[in-house]
Amino acid sequence: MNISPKKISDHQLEDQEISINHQKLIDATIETIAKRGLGDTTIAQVAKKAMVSQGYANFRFKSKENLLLSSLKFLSDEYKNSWQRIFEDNNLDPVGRVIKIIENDFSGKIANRNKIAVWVSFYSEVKFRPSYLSICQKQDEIYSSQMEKLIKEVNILSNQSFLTSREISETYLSMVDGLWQRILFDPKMYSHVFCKDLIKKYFRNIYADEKRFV
Amino acid sequence: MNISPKKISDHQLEDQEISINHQKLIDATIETIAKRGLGDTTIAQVAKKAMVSQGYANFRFKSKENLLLSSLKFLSDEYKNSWQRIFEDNNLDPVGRVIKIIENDFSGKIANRNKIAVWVSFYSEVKFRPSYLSICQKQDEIYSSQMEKLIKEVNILSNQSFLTSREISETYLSMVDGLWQRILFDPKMYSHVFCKDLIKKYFRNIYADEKRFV
DNA sequence: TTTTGTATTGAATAATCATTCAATATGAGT
DNA sequence: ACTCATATTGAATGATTATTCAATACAAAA
Repeated sequence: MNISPKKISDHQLEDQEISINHQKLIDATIETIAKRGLGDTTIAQVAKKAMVSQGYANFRFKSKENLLLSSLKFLSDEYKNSWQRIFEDNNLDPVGRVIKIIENDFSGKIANRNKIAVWVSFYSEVKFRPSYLSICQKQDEIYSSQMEKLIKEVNILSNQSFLTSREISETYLSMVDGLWQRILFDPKMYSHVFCKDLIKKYFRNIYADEKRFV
Repeated sequence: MNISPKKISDHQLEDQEISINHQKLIDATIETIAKRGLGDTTIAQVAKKAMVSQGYANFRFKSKENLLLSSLKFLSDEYKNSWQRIFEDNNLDPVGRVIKIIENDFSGKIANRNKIAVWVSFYSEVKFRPSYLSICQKQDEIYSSQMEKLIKEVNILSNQSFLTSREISETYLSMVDGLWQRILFDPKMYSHVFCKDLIKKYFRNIYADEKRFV
């Protein structure tokens, strides 16, 4: 039996698998939302940017709604992968992990103005589209609980007991959301360095002995 | 010369003055955005809710864009008035003022899910509509600088010098934005009490001697 | 009552856009 | 070379919606 590699054409891929065009359309959707806003994003523009016909974009995703949903899912997974890698990295101690988390949340890949514009566009529809809400919420719940567990470890190691791990992680998460939003308004003032330093200073204040929070 | 009060009909009002219909339309716009989202808000729906004809809504505000802008301006002014009253209240000492500010930011009038949904809708368009940006930004700049000055007073009174007033006020402002956004996702978990307590705990940690941060 | 200027209506218009689908291209298997 | 299944096109369709405007209601003044 010949097991040499065969060329696989698109039509042989299952629905769940990702074809070139599938990903091209998702990328184009994100770029279009970032450039023009969710309200002014049309299938025609996305298709043009992805260099496929308008009809094809609709055919491939069944509906515009579904294309948007898939794009949100993609963004959401991209973010999740980035922080999951940090939680799974066994070479890190708790404080080192917190620092990596902060750096990830304000890395160029995650916290750039285009991506934030897309996130906020979807956030703004969360109240009216349960499907958006469930994607955003499920991810956030896991992140929250992982974060709280991590802070609990740091609390124990540093004998910090005035603030609970829940309080510290909720403060962290709300600050991140707030700072992202502010990056959208004024990216110059809210530079990545500014945001990271602000958050590190917060931790430095709590864990006075821990010199790694710069 | 007769100076007895005259009935003033709408057409005698200047552009800048507010007629009944003007405000009815703005209220209806905010309600419609809160219920259906900015993208699904049509002049027809707003006009229906305000109980005027569709043509009139357009005539009165010249364009949909202008109606939306006026509604954002209204929300923005409402918020500004609420915190300006606190900054101008001479009966308050610095810590009392901070507490009032926190309570205002999470009062039912300001931090309810409908209003937040409207805010976030506009935020999400800020990158694409400079007119939205300038309304939001101008307001925020004043609030920021007032807040920083206030924190500086508290820092001095309490001999706190590790965190600068800028750092504390920026942390506060980003937490408020982040928590508002989270209220949108999960209003049960992020209750007003939860949000206020979280923020007060932040201040309590900084100003350990100040018993008023509950 | 009649006139006159403004307020308000609601139907018509024109533009935009998601969706459909018949037609065509592509490329693997025979 | 031919067949056949799938991929892709792009023009047509129908729905939605902001905007316009001629027609009407209204209310104050004469």
